[in-house]
Amino acid sequence: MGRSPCCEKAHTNKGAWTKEEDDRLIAYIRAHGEGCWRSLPKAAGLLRCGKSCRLRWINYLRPDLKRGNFTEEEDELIIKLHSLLGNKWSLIAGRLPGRTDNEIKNYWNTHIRRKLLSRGIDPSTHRPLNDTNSAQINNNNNNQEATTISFASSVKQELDSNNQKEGKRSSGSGVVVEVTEERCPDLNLELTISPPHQEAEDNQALLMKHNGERRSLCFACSLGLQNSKDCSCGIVGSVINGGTSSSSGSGYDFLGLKSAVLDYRSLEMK
DNA sequence: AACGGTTCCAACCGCCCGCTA
DNA sequence: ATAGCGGGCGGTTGGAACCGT
Repeated sequence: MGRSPCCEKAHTNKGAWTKEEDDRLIAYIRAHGEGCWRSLPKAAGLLRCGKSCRLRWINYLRPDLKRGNFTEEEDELIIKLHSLLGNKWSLIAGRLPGRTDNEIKNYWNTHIRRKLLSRGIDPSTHRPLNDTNSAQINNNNNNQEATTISFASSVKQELDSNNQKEGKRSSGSGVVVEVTEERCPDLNLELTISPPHQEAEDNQALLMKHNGERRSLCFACSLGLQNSKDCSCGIVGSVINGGTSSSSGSGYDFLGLKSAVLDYRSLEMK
């Protein structure tokens, strides 16, 4: 079908934003909130395309943005999430508070790609550059990974089932769960279910129930990497894997799969 | 200081998807 | 069922900043 242009190109500014334009955009959004980007430029007195305003706000002006260098932990998380999700930058950004999809995309292309190449890893497949035995390598996974893979398969079946019921496509913006089975077995699949703050609250409640006291989660656990080597608190994984919520058999209700329809779109935080 | 090559990232572009009439 | 619209996404680009000679 034909499409009208998103804005009147002839009368819009392009290129770098001026301080005055930034101020106008910030003032307008503070007063009226986000949304209706097409009409925003006119209402705010900006000679900009609505899309351009949205990008400027989301990628640069938003007050909750975290500026500055990426930490080593963020690096590793991005690599793990990329191995799971591929170039779904918005989904990856959803797991990194204060980071934007554009920022992560740029960082990936400029730093992490090179970092992985220097490690001898193909950035697109996350496998060794000269790897010809990945299947064999996968067969050597430990028991924990096997459990996770089994669980991932369960999730995938559930998703497929739901998608079939609803007549939905299994690709497109949806997360491809089977990738997890092969590439990133230690990444908590809960990341596909709920927003981070909710997850953190749930984990905290779980800890309090288990220990009878309030304890803080380490950075890795707060990001859903309970099985990661980066986990410094070392308690959530033990609770989840050995306690109230087994990841095998019928015990994966901690993800809400028994009681709720899984919704890929809940990944999208923005 | 001047120059050329490289890196980095803000911004743009075109396409896709969901919603609505 | 279909067309149109608005919003969002991933890929790409242009130019500023940086670096080495």
